[in-house]
Amino acid sequence: MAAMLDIRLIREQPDLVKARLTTRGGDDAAKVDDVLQVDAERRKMETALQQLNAERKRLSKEVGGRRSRNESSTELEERVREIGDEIATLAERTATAEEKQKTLLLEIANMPHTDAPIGKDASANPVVRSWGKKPPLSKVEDHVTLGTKLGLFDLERAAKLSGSGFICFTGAGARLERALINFMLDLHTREHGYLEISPPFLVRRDCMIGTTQLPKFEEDMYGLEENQIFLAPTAEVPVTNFHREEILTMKELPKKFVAYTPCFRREAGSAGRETRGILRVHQFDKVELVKVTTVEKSYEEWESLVANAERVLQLLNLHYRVLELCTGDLGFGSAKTYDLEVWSPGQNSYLEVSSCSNYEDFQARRMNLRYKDAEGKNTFAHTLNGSGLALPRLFAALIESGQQRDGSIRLPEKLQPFFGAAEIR
RNA sequence: GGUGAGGUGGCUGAGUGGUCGAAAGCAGCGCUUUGCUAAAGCGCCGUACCCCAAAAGGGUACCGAGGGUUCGAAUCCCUCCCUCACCGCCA
Repeated sequence: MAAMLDIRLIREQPDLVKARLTTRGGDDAAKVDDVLQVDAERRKMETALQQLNAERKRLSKEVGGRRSRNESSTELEERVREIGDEIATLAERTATAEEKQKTLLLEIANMPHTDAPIGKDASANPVVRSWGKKPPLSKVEDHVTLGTKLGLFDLERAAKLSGSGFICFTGAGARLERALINFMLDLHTREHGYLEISPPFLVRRDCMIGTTQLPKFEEDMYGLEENQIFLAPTAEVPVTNFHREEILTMKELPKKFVAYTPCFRREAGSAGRETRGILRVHQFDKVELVKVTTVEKSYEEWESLVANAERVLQLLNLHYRVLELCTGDLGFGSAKTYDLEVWSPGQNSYLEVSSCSNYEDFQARRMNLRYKDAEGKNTFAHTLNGSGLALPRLFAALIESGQQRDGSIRLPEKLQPFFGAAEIR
């Protein structure tokens, strides 16, 4: 049965599980008790059901034997038919209980890592480190003003095409978007050793469940219901699910993937402020890093994944800081997360451009992704992912940080070959 | 979109209503023989779940998925998914 937290762990150490879930806030701890109750009932029924099945199997063979000997078997057949009826009712009840247990399990969040800082919301996220300095600007325009003035994007016409919350890059803006994508893909493939993947953008329901977008967050996703297919909200979905239902060998781990895709999000409930410009939109480009690792190596790989994402900002010479998410702010499936926030002169604040999470075996359990460990046992892999990086906010920070007194934008040296010029004017 | 053929264990591939969790071969693991290699012989070799305090042991389910027929389904019927081939259409 697909699950998320290991039901055996829940059975054996319910108090531990509840205590760790409680650090998130919310009521997932209460769901643990519900699961335990359903689990106990389910197992009782399952045992009874198996005994009935065994009996039917035995008697049916006996029927076969008698028939081949031309002996009467009518009373036996009658008896088996009765057992069959019992099995049918019990099987139905067992299936219902199983379904209920699965539903509950799918909606319980992952346990935060024991080292994750305790806190109730984003204000309690500690800053782990920061890099670079805020650029010294005498006069600051924000990205909307800059971008509009220089013709880098056209938000009004984007709205005409698709409604609010969409970007239409134009001219040098479109070129800059493309340059950033290529710059990041080249960096991660050539210098950091990731395998580039160009996946489908539409994915099946199973995949969305695998990476935890469903069932809990369906209202945030664009779905084409008639086909039960969804627009991926992040490349994490198709890429992490790449090896779903597989058993990998230890020597092919870690798997390191990088993918550029557009990302589609309804952002339901976030209409209002904060939506000005290109900082929160329904469709945006992102370069995503994904790793599949062994249990032993996952935190080591997580740190290096974060370092790989940070490298983008360093090479672009953008000031940023690294936050660790506290338990109350941690995403549903994550055990531990670092956020990268780039400095935006125009917003006079930091913008999240990457969220790097270790899901441990939470996603792997859901997608049945395993590997043979050193003893040859099938073990759920650990999955990690992080943006490397998300484009619109990076774009905004980049043009704001590079703005010159004369209204032009100076591009970082490393990006110039990809863009084909040193500045935009 | 149409027509046809298929989906069986890590792989190949038998099996068309009962004793089949599934022949055989290959690959893998162990042992024996051998001066090494090669080869041969023998044995082992799926997953999940349940019972049991645990081990030992026992049991159930799984032959693409889900339903149905039957005393009994890998095997018969229905629906769906997927693969392959040809045709049509199309970036």
